[in-house]
Amino acid sequence: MNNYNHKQIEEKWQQYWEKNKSFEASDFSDKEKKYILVEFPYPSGAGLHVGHVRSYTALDVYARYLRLKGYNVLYPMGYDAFGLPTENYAIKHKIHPSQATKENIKTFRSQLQKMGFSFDYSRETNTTDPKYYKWTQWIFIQLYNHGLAYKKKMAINWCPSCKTGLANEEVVNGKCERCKTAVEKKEKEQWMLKITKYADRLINDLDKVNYLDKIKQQQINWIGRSEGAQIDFKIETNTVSVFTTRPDTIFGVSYFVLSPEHPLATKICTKDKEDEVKEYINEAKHKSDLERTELQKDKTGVFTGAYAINPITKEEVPVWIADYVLMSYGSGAIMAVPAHDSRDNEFAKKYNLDIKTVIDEEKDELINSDFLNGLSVKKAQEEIIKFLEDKKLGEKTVNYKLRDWVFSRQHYWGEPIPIIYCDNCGTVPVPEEDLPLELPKVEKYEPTDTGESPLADISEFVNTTCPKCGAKAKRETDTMPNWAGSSWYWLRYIDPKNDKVLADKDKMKYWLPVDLYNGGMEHTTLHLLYSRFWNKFLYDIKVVPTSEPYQKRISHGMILAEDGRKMSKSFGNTINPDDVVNEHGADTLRIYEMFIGPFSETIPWNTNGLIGVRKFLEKVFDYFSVYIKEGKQESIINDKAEVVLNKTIAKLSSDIKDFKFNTAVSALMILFNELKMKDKYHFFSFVDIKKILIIIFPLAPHLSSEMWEKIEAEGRLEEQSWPAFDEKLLKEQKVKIVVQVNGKFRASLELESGISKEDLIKIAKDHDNVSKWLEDKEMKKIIYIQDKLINFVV
RNA sequence: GCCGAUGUGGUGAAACUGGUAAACACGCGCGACUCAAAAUCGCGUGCCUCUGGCUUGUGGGUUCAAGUCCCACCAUCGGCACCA
Repeated sequence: MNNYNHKQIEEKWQQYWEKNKSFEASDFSDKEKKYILVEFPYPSGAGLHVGHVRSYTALDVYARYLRLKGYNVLYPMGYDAFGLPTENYAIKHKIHPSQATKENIKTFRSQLQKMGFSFDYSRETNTTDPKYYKWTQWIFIQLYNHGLAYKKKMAINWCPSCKTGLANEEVVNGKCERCKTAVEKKEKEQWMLKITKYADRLINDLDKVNYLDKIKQQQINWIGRSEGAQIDFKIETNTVSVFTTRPDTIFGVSYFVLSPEHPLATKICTKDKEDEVKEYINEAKHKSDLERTELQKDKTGVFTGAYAINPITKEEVPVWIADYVLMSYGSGAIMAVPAHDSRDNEFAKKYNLDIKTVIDEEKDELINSDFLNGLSVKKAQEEIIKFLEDKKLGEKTVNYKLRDWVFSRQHYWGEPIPIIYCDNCGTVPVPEEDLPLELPKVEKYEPTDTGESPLADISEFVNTTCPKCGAKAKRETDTMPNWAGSSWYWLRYIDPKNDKVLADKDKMKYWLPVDLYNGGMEHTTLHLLYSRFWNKFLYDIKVVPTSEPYQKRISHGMILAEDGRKMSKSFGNTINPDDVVNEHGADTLRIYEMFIGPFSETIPWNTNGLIGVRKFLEKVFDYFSVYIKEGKQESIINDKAEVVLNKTIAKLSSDIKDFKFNTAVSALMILFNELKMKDKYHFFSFVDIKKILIIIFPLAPHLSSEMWEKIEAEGRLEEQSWPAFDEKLLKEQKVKIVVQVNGKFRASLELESGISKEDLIKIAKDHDNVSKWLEDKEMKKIIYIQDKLINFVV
């Protein structure tokens, strides 16, 4: 018997929920609020991926569970739609990016609805909607007004294939994060955001939030805070600062290094070395980051002929130029201590430079260091910093690996940066009343080879008047990176239609912070860090009520293809959720992806497993069909089954709360194995039958809703309360007690629970397979655990 | 090199504060139904020299008892990396 028509059932309930607005969140409800957030998708032409389905289902199960538990739940969805793939797609197919975006969003929305996700669709946002990006631009202007957005000419990471600048976070192993092309350096004026100003708070405030440890650790590593000292060296008349974490080793300095990009590099070299130095600098310039890291094993450098004076010893040490010293970290210059730094050591050996030992590693004690001799490393650091500060030769400082965020992109499909350049007034932000500054609708939006934004070619856009003095002026033509829109989107869901402010203050007070946020690990040092930064800024200017946006952050594992590789069009191993929904149903796909394994693990797809889940749902369908036909009048109550139901409710409650969906599903399977054993059905009272449907609802909302209607239960399933379980009924009357002799399993006894130790010992000793092992042995000890185990030690 | 994680059947995996390792599911085998196949249902399924013994990456340790705790090592994955 298999009349389980998933198509009919699922369409019916999806329409029902939509018509009844079943999952719209209400602002300021008396119920306690929960804000459940999952990263919104980039609406690419490829459509929804089974990976999306995994995390959206997990949070959907959780959101539905919380609603049944009586919470006012906000579970919204939107689209992060600016970015290169759409632009490239549009160029290739000769349709406008906004048109492509519109179509893609339409596809996504219908795919999401077919999964039965309980999003509040009335709050849908789209980062490319001018009503939305008006506020993205508004935030940029606030950043500018507070000195956190600035323009700087600098060597940036340039992707020659995407034809745009990249942030440091977007460069992976010297390659473009998106297209894997080797990144080049390019001198360009760029808008920068001063995220470094928030470095300490971005680390420290991690204490206030409940993120997975590995996420916290990765962010801390990325920010890369290190404490040390800045020390001033003199090279002839110039003063050059170095940063070091080991100021205690100052007596071991035997040479000095400038980065090839250091402004003094060409100035200080002696005449006879000039050609050699210039050539080296030129070579270094043409090495990409990728080449530099690949060649890192073999260090190169060139002697400048100049000498630097150690401010403590007054000793002269040779100044070298070497590209193992980076201009972008510290001051672009180092004091080299080859005895106690492996990189300096390697370099010194190659070029025959002095190596002076100043620490006795065995004793952790300073040697050959004048007034520091005999001190521990830690003590010596304190002493030397005090000394430097007294003599004004240096000071204690902190350095970060984190760099400011390169915020300009030379592309069409992004938020225009709302800035005007006026000859009289300089840089002027677009006035708030003129926002949004809309992207001009144009025919040509291909990126240029010159490194200019395509907007620079559009004279109607570029030429404008200064909002301050009215003179002729020009607009900024760069656009924002694709990370901009997602850096504040969770705020907009709270009040998506507000045109006065980005979101109403009272509403934000009610909903924030986000209680649970799920997203990919790949966003740990990108989106997650950027959005924390923006939130902190908005908090500082009193726009948002909390200093951290997300209370809890978790992460899902990837779904690989059946062959264990990543799903990819080029391998031809992708699974399209639409096909699965058509063939097996949304409830099947939902439960399958929950059952597949632990939520945070990477797991390959397995079509056989999917079929197993479908069979389970058919079993559920059969059970209720038979119940409706036969079981309804006389309910057969089975004691053991009653215990099983209570256990199942308890197990599901804790498993859903802990995101252990795989065992939650298995608990439901065990329940139905009890309910339908060997073709015999065990039916419960009507009250208990309803409880079963309520606990299935979060995982299989369509099927359970259909059955709820078929058994003629009153009210709407989605408005029921999650059933309580009876603690007393969790324990079975009969328990299995393990009998061990010397820790080895010898027998298993089925006895009344709560049996006394004495009675148990008597029964256990009588057991054939136990007495056999106890014969002629002296009893040393008896270990007894109530209702579980008895161990005779002989 | 540094930081983090993970190692359990043929497969995905389960095991709460140490207490019968392998729940649940897939796969496989046998059987029932059928002329037959599929579907469905039932039974079985860690390994071995099988009244017993062995088994959670390897080797030690703590304990009456270790997948779980401690020490050392190996392997795989993820992140960072000439960051001074």
